[in-house]
Amino acid sequence: MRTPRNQSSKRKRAAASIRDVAKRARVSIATVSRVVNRISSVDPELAKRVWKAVDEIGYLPNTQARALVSGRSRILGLIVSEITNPFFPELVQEFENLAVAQGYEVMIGSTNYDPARTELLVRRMLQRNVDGVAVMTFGIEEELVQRLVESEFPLVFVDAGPDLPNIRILKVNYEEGIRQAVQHLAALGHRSMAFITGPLHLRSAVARRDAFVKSMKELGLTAPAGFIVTGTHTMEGGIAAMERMLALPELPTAVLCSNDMTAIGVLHGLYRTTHSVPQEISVVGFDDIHLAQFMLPPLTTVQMSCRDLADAAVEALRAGVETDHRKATQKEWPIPTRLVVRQSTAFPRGTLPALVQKTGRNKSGKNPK
Amino acid sequence: MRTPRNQSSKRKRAAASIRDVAKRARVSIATVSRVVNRISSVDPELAKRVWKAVDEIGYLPNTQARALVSGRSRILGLIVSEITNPFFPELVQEFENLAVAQGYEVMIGSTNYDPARTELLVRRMLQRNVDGVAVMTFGIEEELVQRLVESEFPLVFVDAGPDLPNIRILKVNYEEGIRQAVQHLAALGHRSMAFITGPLHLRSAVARRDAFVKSMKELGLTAPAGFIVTGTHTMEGGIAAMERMLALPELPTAVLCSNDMTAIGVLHGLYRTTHSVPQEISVVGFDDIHLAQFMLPPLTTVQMSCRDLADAAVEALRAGVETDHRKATQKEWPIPTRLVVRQSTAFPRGTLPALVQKTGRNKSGKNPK
DNA sequence: TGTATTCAGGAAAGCGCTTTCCACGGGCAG
DNA sequence: CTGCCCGTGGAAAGCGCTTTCCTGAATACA
Repeated sequence: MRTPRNQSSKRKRAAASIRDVAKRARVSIATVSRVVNRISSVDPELAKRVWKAVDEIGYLPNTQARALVSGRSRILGLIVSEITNPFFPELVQEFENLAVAQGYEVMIGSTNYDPARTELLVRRMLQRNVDGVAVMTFGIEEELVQRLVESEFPLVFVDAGPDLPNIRILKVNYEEGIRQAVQHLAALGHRSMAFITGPLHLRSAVARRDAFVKSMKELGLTAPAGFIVTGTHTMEGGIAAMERMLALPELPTAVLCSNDMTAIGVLHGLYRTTHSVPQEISVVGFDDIHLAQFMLPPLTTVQMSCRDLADAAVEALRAGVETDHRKATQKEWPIPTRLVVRQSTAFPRGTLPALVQKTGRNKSGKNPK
Repeated sequence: MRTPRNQSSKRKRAAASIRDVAKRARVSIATVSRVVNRISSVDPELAKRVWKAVDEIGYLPNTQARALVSGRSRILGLIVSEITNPFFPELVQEFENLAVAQGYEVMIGSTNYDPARTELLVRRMLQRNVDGVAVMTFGIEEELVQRLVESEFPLVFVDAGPDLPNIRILKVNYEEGIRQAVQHLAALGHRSMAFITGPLHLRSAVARRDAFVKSMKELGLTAPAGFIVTGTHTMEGGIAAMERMLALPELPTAVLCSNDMTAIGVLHGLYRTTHSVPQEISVVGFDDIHLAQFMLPPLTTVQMSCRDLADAAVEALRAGVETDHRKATQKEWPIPTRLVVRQSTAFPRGTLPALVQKTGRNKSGKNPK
C-alpha cells in the first residue's frame, strides 16, 4: 500500500480520483465533492471549472468509497427463488426499471431453493450494506429471515413475514383470481375440477391451493381425493402430476395449476397422451407470464402482475429507506389478481357436444373447413 | 461524521466492525484481518479467540471497505441484452454458479437494447471497480465498448471484439449447428427452406443468417427472395415474420429461426392459421432453451449450450483477473453448436404423402405402420 | 554467553470519498 | 469606523478495512 499508485503492481490503470479533479480545477476536494453531489453554495464559476475537469479526465466517483463514508449504498436487494422460472425475470425487469429510475442499483440473487445459497446471498447483501431488500421467493425461507430481520434493514416480504417495524408485506389476493377461475369453469359447465399445487413448503403454493378448495366449496363442489396433486412449479412437475392424474379411474374435465410453468407442463403431458385441450380437458394457469398467451392453445390463467408487485416492492422499500425511521405509514400492500380468459378453457365434453366439436383450435371459432 | 456511532442519526443499528472484534478478542485489528483472511503466521490460540469473537458478535467484513483498500472488488460483471428472453436467465444462472464457486460475486445488467441504459450500466460497473466484465449481448453495442475497453478491465466478448490484450473472445461456431440443421432438413426431403433472422444490428443474427445461406449453397440450394425474413428474436417477431411469409404466393416447407423465441412465435402463428407442424411446415429453432422441448410439438433446434458459454466466460475472465498481466495464453475460446432433433421437423408433405399422414403428433414418429 | 536470524503481531498509513468545522472576506447596520 | 452576520470554500477527520513496517521475543548458531 505504500507503493505510489503509478508504479503499483496493479494491473489496471488507476482511475481518476477526486484529488485529480481538484488539482486540475484548482479547488479543494471538498469543493469537487460539493459540485458533483449538487450541494448548493458553490460559486457557479468554480462549479463550471470543476465540471470541465471532471469531463476532461473522465472522473467517476468511486461507489465503494462513497458508500463507505456515507453509510448508504443506494443498492436495493432483490431475492428471488429461481431466475430460470420466466416469472422472475419479468419481475426482475420491472423491479430494476423502477429502482433505476429512482437512482438505485439492484443486487439480484436467486436462492435456487438452497438454504446454503440463501445464507450466502443474505450475507453478501448484509456485507454490501444494501439500503433494503425485497424477498420475493413467495415462501419465506426461515433461515434467511433471521439475519436479515435482525439487521433492521427495510425489508419487503410477500404474503407474510414477521411483524416488525422495518418490515412491509405484499399481500397477494390469491382468492380473488382463483375464485374467478373456478367460477369461470363452473359457468362453462365444469363440475369435476382438479388442482396441481406447487411445492407445499411454499406459503404461496398452499395459499393458492386453499383458495381453490375454498372457491369450490363456495359453489358446493368438492375436489375428490386424487384431484389435488402436488407439483413443483416447473414444467417437469406439471407433466409428472398430469401423468399421475391420467392414471386415475376418472378424469377431471378441468385442471387448474398453481403456476403457468406447471400449466405448460400439463399442456405438454396432455399433448403427449393425445388428449386435446380444451376439448377434452380445460387447463388454467397462474401468474400470466408473457409466454402464456403464446402457448398452444393460448393459456387461460390468473394474472398476478409483476408490475404491481415490483411497484409495491420498490415503493415500500423506498418508504422504509427514505422516510426517517419506521414510523412509516403503510405496513401491508395489497396485490390484486384476476382471471385472463384465453383458449385453454371451454365447455366440458358432453355438456354441449355439438358445440364442442366446433369450438376448437381456431381462436375465433371460425368455420373449420 | 463527527457524531459517535451509537447516537448517530442513522436508521440502522451499526454493524459490528473489525475494531469490535479486535477489542473483544484482545488483539489488534491487524491480527483480526489476518485471521479472517486466513493469512498464515497467526498463533492458533489467538486465531481461535478471534473466531470466537467473530461468531459472538456476528461480524461480517464490510465489502466496500475491503474493496476500497485492496483495489479488488471480487465482482464479475455480466451484461446481457434482455433478461426476459429465457435464454439469458439460463446463461445468468450458469455464470453465477460458476462465479460463486470461484468466490466471485456477479453483477448482472441488461441493456434492453437501450444505449442510455447500456451507458449507465457500464458506468456503474466501472464505478464499482469490477474485476472483469463479460459482455454477452451477442452483438456489441459500440458505445459500451469504448469506456469499458479503455478501462483495461479483463473483458469477454462474444463473436467479435477489439483486438486488445485485455480482451477475450468467445467464438461461437454458428455454422456447425446450422449446417447440421439444413442437412437434416435436406435429408428429410426439404428443398424449400426459409429463414427468420434476428435483428440485423446484432452481429450474431447476421452470422446465423449467413451460416444458413452458406449451408444452403453447399447443398446447391438457394432461398428465394422473401424466404429470408427479418425478425426480432421475440415471439411477437416470430408471429409477424410468419404472417409475412404466409402472404407469399408459395410457402417454404421448412422454416429455420434465428432463435427459439422466434420459433415459438412461428409455432404460434402457424397454429393460429391452422397450419400443422411438422406435417405442413417443419420448424427449427436456435439456442435450445429449456422451454424448447416442452413446446407443441417439441422443437427441433440448434443447441448453443449456456453451460459452455458460461464456462468459457468465467474461465477467460478468471484468467484475465488472476494471472498477472495480459500476457495470458488463450485469446479465443471456441463454442460449439449442434442440432437437437425433436418433433417439429418431418418429411415435407408431398414427398412421402402416405407417410406424412401418419407421422404426426406421436412423439416417437417411429415406424408408421 | 553473545550475536544473528526468524517470526508473530501491533502501530499506522491510507484506499477515495463525505461532511463537519472553521477561517476568511465582504456587506451591512450601528 | 467598528462590530457582526453570512456565505463560501479549505483543512481535516474518519468510514472499515488491508498491508507495510517495525519491534520485541524466541530460537539457532558460534
